[in-house]
Amino acid sequence: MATTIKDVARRTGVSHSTVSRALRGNTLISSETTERIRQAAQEMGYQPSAAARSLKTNRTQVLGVIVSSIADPFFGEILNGIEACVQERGYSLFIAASQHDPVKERQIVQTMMEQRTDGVIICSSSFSAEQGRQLLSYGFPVVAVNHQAAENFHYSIYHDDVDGSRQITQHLIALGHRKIAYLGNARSGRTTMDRLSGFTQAMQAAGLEVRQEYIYHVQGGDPALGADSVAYFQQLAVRPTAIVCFNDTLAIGVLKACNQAGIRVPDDLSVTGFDNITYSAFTSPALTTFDQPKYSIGEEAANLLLDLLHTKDDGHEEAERVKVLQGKLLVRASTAAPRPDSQDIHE
Amino acid sequence: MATTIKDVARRTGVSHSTVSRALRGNTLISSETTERIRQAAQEMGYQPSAAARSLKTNRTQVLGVIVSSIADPFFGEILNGIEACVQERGYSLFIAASQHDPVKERQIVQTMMEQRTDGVIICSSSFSAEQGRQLLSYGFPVVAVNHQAAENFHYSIYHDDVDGSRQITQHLIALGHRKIAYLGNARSGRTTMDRLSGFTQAMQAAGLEVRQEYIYHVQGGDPALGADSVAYFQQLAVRPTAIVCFNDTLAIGVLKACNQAGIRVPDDLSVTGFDNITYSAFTSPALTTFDQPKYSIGEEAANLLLDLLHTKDDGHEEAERVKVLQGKLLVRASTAAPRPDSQDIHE
DNA sequence: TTACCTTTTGCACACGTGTGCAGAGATGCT
DNA sequence: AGCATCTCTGCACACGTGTGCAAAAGGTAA
Repeated sequence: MATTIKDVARRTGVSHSTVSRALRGNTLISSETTERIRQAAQEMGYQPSAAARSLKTNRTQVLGVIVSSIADPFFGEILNGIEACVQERGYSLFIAASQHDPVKERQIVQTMMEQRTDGVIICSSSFSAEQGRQLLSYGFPVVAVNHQAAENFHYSIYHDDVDGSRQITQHLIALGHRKIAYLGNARSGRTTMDRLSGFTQAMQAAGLEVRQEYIYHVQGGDPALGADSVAYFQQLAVRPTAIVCFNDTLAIGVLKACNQAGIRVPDDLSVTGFDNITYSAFTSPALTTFDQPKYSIGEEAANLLLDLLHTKDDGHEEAERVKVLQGKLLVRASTAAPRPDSQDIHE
Repeated sequence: MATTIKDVARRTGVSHSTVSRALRGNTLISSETTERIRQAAQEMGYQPSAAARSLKTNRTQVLGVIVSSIADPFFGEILNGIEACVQERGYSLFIAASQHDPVKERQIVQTMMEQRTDGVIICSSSFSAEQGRQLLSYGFPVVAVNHQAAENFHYSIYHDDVDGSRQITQHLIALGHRKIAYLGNARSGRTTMDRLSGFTQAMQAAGLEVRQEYIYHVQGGDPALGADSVAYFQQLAVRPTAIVCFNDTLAIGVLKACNQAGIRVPDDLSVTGFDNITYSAFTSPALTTFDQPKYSIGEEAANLLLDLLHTKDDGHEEAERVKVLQGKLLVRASTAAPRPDSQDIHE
């Protein structure tokens, strides 16, 4: 059994309330007593019980974070941003992975409720809107990150995917590409639609046609699915000279398949990614991508949530807050001008 | 304020103790009352408070996990294994990243203690032995995963790094390589030493010389550091024909640098990784590596810890338990026979 | 009816911490 | 001395849940 506040009280010959006040720095207690108690607590290795404290104060100093997968380096970097921020402000994290599984999502929400997390950050873009409402209805402050059902959450942090995708596409157009394809991830809802939207906008602004068969969606974001998609694009009568991939992991798969199929990147085909995960800089050729400020997104989300918690006590200002962060185009080696002899389309 | 057990009691016209028993499935309560209470609790959206419960029961149903970095896909897969296992058995995870930072390590240990985590899994191989002892001295059941200071922990899960590295090296020797270098990560202590040891054993068993300058250590596991190391090996008077890298991330960096320097892999140089992270299959060429069963390691660690928690109550059997898991050699495309014209060494 | 047993429920306390309030002691002022 | 004021500490209760024990309710037998 761990040493309690009462053990410290007994040892120092005071009441447990005095110990409580002394350790919390209450000025009511004389500085000599405070020092004596601090000393004893230190020696006895006393650690306050978070459970007892939060039972009394109704605050846990813990934030819940829901991601779809812990192993995904994309979420990893967001988590790093969140953690750095909350730790600095004295909070800890309760992390759960939903794995796109509705059953797990229910369990996670229940666990968060039982743990009485002070707030929740939802990083899983596909996290069920119903479960999100569940959390809100229980009074949890919730901050959504890149969530597809934007309308459900008052507080959220987004990356400007439309703009990013537009910039990526414009870059390819500027290089001279006209037959550009989009490879999406059907599972990521709003995110893939936004990126498709930016793609379409850039194409139309340049007066270029968006061919039906150049829009292709796969059921996930694994490199393996990206690799598979190359076969699809290759069997088209008129092949694209560039592929805008939904994210880096898909692009990595595309690069791999091209390499195996003897398609030279960027000579025969330009490929772009999105997100700028660590490994995108180490592919061959290095991936041209859009740097989504993952770490900052994590920080902003955590800051927003913590601010929310601290203002809530004062007056309850229900101002809706949505922050959109801008990323940066990163031109590396997987994009180049199309070959001059590449067959062109005029109709 | 969340609804409490007393609210449910008031609503159903019974005492809070009856509600507590009914919801816990105590057979003392008649089945009709139990059903009526269950119904009401459901309707009112009652969720028991984990804090109050654990204050009373002295169990939190939460396990702490300490990793060095959340963003590292290697730990991500271990975490997946741990999570799948504990969730099935009704536990949740409290995850913290030490980032190789002693200050953070202290904070993490303190947080775990305050949270009264039922047990702790240390995945960070470099986690300070002193902090580990701290946890043990407070009575925490601790399971160490691939920890460098094996002697400090009674309960641990290890991957057989010596054997893995031996197999990797034997594979290269079988291909005809004789000038083989080892690229280590100085920060990972025991792990890098074990892999170096396996390397040395294989070399000596084949009667091959281990040249001093072929053993090179960098200060971390980033791809960038792997890339930097290529310059070192290139300036050697007698260059190696193969490099055994400490892990996949370093190897990915090496591949990248080779690509940029015009060194063809595997024609001019064979490169091997270790761990088999997802991206190692998607490099060009695909990386020959050693598949460490990360998911299983996570599962085994979680199972060991949970078993520990459940037997501890009965009789306290202090049997030391160490489990060593075997991996599997994965030959892909980054290794091949050395070029016949490659200068040989005879002395 | 009383006595006794079984089933079901409530009382009361405990877990470890925080805090309003009262009270003890010290000090200063008239 | 008497009183007010200030500083410091302890009492007692609360947070939400679990549980030993007593007791109420209901049933059966004499």
